[in-house]
Amino acid sequence: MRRAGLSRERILDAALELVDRDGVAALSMRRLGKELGVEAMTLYYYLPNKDAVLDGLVDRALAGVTVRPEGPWREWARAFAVSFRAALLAHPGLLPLLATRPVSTPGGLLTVEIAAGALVEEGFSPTEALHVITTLATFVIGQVLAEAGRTPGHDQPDPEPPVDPARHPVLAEALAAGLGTPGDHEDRFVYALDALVTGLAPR
Amino acid sequence: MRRAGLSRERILDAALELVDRDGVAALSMRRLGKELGVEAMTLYYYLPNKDAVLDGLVDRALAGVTVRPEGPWREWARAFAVSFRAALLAHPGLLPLLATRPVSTPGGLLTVEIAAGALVEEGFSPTEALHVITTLATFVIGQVLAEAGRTPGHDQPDPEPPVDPARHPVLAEALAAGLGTPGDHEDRFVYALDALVTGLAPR
DNA sequence: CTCGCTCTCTTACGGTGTAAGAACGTATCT
DNA sequence: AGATACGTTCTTACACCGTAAGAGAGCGAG
Repeated sequence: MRRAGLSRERILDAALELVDRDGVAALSMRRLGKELGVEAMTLYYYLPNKDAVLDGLVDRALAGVTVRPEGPWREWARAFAVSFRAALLAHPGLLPLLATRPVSTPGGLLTVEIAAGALVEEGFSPTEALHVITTLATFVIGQVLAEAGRTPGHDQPDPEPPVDPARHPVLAEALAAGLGTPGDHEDRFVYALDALVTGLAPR
Repeated sequence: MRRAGLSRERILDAALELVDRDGVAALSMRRLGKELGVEAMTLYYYLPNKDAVLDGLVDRALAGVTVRPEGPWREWARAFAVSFRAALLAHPGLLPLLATRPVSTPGGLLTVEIAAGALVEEGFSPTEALHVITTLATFVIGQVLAEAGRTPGHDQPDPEPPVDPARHPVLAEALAAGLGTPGDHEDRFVYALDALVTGLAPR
């Protein structure tokens, strides 16, 4: 019964690696234990339950997302959205989790407070400021869901849904023009982000 | 061994009711069978597997969402977003599913094609048109996720995350002003939707 | 009556999260 | 050195999950 040198951090490391590799559906306590050379129940010494593992992963994925409110607000707001998107795309397997868990970590709240404070100085009311932030965050989540979408296991590369050019001419033409390619996702994101940020303003 | 008078439709009815009541996490084949007075395996006569049940539910939830491209495009686009949001809010328990499954039903594709065609006549390129549609759809999904959010079981009413007014003055003020109330969600939605639609334009 | 078809059930397998508590390895104290 | 305590890991067990395989019940048609 060798000591395995475990810790919450090491467990989350392995869990993140597992999720990145095989998707969130493949994350089970037994499987995670095996990855660490340990029985499933051992993990419960470090984490109260599986939800705590998932929460830890979400936390970790969002850890690097911050906001630096300097200069014109539209600019740093855009920068925030871009870095948020990058963080989400770094671990697509976590998306289903990220999308359905509200922001409630201390770090997340702090980021929100900082951004909201800066927006208030730009003339937004506190309520409006939070609307802007929530809008930006959910906008990014929605975009990335469409981009990396699919379901948990990021499996099927592309079963090519039957897009019949006769039935769907516009759709077919756009697909032929490269819709759905990586560069296209980037394009759409900045296109839509510009549109959104341009439209946002204090009232 | 009485005939239970089942059908794919009746099963989906029961499944939707179950999900609306107890959340998607509570939907299991055995449980669904019990709801219909039948053993779990019986359901497999009508549906090939559980995923088919989930797909059926998503289909059903989105069945009523259509687009009527008449008049100024910004107006019918807004109307589409509003009706899409209403459809999502009608079955919040399905949100985790709706968010992670791409639109691939025949009806969904047709709606997309119609809207894209109308946008092309407004001067958008086919690619741009699909960008607009995807952006609108994901925007709505993101907004509703934030609105009805939480996790599967729509359980805990509000554990009140510790918003310390000293640490988060702006956040606290906005909360005091009614942030998070139903009316507020509506406000934010139209606020953000206006901003987005205003910013969208052919290039 | 019997065949055949439609529908439902039984049984079984390998998976899941996790509660309870036993057993091991090591450090410390006498 | 031996005993004790503690931190860590494992074993066992339970209730649940999705579903493969096939047996059986009920019914209408020949």
